[in-house]
Amino acid sequence: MENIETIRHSTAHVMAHAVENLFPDVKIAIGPSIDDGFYYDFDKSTPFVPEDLAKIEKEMTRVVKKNSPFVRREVTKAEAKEIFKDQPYKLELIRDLEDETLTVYEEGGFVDLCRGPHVEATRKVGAFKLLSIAGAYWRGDEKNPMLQRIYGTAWATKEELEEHLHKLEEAERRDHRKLGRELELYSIEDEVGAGLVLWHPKGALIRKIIEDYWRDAHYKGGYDLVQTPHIARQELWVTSGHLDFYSEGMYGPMEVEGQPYRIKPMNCPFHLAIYKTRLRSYREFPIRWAELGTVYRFERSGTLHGLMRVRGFTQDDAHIFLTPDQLDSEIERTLRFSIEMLAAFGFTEYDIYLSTKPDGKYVGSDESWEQATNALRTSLEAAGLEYKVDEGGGAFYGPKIDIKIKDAIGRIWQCSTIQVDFNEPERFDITYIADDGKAHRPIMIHRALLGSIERFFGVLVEHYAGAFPLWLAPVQAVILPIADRHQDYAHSVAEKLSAKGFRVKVDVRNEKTGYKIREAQVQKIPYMLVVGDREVESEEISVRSRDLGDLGSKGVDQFAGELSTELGS
RNA sequence: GCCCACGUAGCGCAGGGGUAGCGCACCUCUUUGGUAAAGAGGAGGUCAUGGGUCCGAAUCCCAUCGUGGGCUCCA
Repeated sequence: MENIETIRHSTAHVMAHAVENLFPDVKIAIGPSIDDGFYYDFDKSTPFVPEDLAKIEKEMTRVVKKNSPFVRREVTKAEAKEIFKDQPYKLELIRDLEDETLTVYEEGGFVDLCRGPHVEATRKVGAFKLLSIAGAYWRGDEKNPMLQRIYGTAWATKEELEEHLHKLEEAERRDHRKLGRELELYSIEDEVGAGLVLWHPKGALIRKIIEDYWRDAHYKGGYDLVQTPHIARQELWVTSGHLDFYSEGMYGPMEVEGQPYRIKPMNCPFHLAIYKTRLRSYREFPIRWAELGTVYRFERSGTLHGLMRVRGFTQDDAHIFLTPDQLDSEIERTLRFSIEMLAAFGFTEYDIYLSTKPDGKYVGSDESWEQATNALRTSLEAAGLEYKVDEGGGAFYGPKIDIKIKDAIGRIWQCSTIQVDFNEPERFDITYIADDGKAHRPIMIHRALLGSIERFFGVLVEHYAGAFPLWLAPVQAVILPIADRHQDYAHSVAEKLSAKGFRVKVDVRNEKTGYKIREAQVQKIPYMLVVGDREVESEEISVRSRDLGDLGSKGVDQFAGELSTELGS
């Protein structure tokens, strides 16, 4: 069995071959294998149109059927330049390669500069499908020309391809933008502005539940809650340095009584301002200040995406001030808290990254970087968490740990981040009095567990496909009277359940039960309680579960008890 | 921001140089129906916005705004 990456990369060659056959004027750039498939970048005078994909696929099938062998050849740089004399992108690659001997692969007359390996012959490529046409900068640099990229997916067998395509459909079904509209959770409107979220009643209710849980967990977890304004004098951002290194992410100044003010893109300067309101002692450390802080960042229009990337969002932020010797235990504590919080929302699989000192510009001494990085590393190990190291991936102000969660269909989302900051304590010149009676500089940690409420909410919607667990469901049960004469009883059931703290609604519309049930299922309401003559008579309710169907009839108190059990309360 | 595509009723979509249609949703009436869609009728759109071409623009052109797939960037 061929290696899947080899198959995908070979399929990329076959595609480029097919494209060249169909469009002789194209210049070819690069075509690697990627997760689930491959792509190839082309420079073509006119854009590809969607119908081209089918044509190219057909031509690819023809290339495959010829079963031409992939032939590897070693050539000198000079020979390579001759072979690719009409391919400017290949020439650029050749120029930049350091080796004197290069390899090319040839298949049925199509030659590509390539390290290989490849499948034996074209028939050995597996099942493939072209998916989309997109723009991509040559070598990923926005100063370079924009090429046209064709994405495809490729698998060893037809069954795997089908399975993958099915997964793509499933992802589409779960899309939080589609579900957000269907379930009336939120919307983003032209007349309000791109990347600015309107939370509708049900979405806002879920958000409140998330936030309440978060605040309680933080308060119990040793944090104090703070709250800070949305704008501040521009001076504050000069002090923090954001105006220097983050100005492209900030909205322009607004004038208030002759003073320039800015909308906040971060919460930290405010927390530092609170810190500075009085002298701090090591005895009160670690100080943990948490805030659901709404920030506004200028994100380029092309990067906006539903709730995942917006211009106004609420960070579940906190800043921790501590002494150097508290670093290890505090990071470990924060990590555990983070994992716990994610688990509470149903996420138990994650990828963890430790990002170390960047190569270029950075602040802080090498010793503090080393100490902090070691603290992050030992905490990860103490907590028994596996992690990968992103060498040089840290911010200029300090190393960090990122946690990316895996959702129900295996997709990865960046959520938690724990960052050490050597920059801002310095800039704000904050100190604490240690046991030696002298002023020392504290260490500061920024951390967000969910990342942003907006993104996390979007991930939650997709993770649960809109069918939120009982504790998060905006409506936990809907009562469905069969005929008008059952409405009084329906309302009495609703009152009983509401009094016990459950979120219930009565569907009094003049519709048949089947219709109401369908609608409740579509709205993904966990429980439907049907009441008709039988239930009025027996003083019970007929319970239907969103997931399990008809559960038969029972008393209201019994049902309430079962709900409480399910909620774990 | 960049490349390509798209923007028609609340939603999903047809149509396409001679001032608009379908399904669902909505409203009214009939119906009071037992676990995923009862029946009939009605209302609703200056075809994203602003310019231009044309006797005439929703349709063609330009710009702007927005959306989608990507690139770059990132919570």
